[in-house]
Amino acid sequence: MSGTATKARDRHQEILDAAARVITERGLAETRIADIAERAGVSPGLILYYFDSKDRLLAEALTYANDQFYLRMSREIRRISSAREQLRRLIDLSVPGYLPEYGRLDEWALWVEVWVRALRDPEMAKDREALDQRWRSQIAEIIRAGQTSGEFTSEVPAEELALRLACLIDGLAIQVVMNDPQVTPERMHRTCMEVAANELGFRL
Amino acid sequence: MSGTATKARDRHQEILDAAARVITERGLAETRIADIAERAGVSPGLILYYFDSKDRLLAEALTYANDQFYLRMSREIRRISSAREQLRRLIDLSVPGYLPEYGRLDEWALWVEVWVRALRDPEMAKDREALDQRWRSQIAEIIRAGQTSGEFTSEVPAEELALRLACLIDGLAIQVVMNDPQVTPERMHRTCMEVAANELGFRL
DNA sequence: CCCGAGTTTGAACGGCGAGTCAAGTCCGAG
DNA sequence: CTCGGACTTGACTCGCCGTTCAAACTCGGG
Repeated sequence: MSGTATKARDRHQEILDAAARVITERGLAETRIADIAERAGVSPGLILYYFDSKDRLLAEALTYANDQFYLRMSREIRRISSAREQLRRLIDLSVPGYLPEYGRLDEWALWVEVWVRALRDPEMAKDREALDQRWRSQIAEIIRAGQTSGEFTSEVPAEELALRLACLIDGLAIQVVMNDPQVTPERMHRTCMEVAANELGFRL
Repeated sequence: MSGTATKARDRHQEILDAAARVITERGLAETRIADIAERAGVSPGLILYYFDSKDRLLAEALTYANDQFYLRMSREIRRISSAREQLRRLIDLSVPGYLPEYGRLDEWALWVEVWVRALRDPEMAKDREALDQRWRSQIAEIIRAGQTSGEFTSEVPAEELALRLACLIDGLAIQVVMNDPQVTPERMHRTCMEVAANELGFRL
């Protein structure tokens, strides 16, 4: 019984995982069920045995992958005590291709796909909003922690600072993930750190 | 002779225009040739008489529309003398849905489509880079003008400030165009103005 | 008035890929 | 061992467009 459930859950995740990978490589529009099946090492029919439709699968895969990314980041940051170091780590992880070991799933490419889809799909829009909400809250929390510990100083409310930082990161990450030669990962990193230092009143 | 050329050019633009509109409404992925034809008031066959393929047409339509937007903004800003007012106007125009009269083509929705496509299509990537380059230069120029006129003060180079502002605007505009309840057009506008005032050393 | 090049039409074609299904295979329970 | 339900397969169907094309239309010049 639990054997069955476990196996089924694995398949489910395996397929979501395969889907996320294929989407990252080929883009949402060019992703075929056959591609996902091949990547997962199963037959095309099985994909539709576990998911009602290609569309639902793709939507689930997008939120799933972004969820994973958020959880990984969240876990890592919780281990750090200094708010300044937490913020630095958050920025490290946000710059596409900055940390060599994390080069795998290009989360930002998936984000762009989420945005496109969220423009028309209310379901996706809801998920996106929740995801972004968490992302900003994560940043806000770090800022608040730094404010109480005295590491950061600012008259601007933490929520507003978090919004500024989150959006700056978003905007810069787009340029980086697009391979804009003017916005290298290093430059994005430096810019984020400088703005943070400036807004939060600490020296680099 | 010029009659023919004029007519052909008109059709060309008419179709690009129709395409841009349909893409804005339905999204790149859901845009069919038949939709564009209907919107342009011609038969589907004619679309492929003027464009080699659907794909090329869509790519052209995206850059065409963004080009138009940039040119409109650029023209408007050139008429303003004060750098501070130029910057305010640039921000006004950048906030989706802030100015009621400009509510029509939601340029930012098209931008997201550009990004998705640029991730895989080198042609589109090149266009995107050029477009973004101009966008940042526009901002940088305003900043430099304000610095020489004494309206702005900052030790940070204009190019770097322009990057920060451009990316902040991008990131915020995404939230706004996604209808995030936490990021209203008004809030985006306020945030942009505050950051600009802060970074450029002027009072609101 | 008529010819022909440039336009415009819409019906027809063809390929592609999502979703279906009937037939297996696997595996645990009895 | 055997039965049955869950799981898996891959060939098939079916509808949807992108694209093609032959026929019609327009209109300016001769």
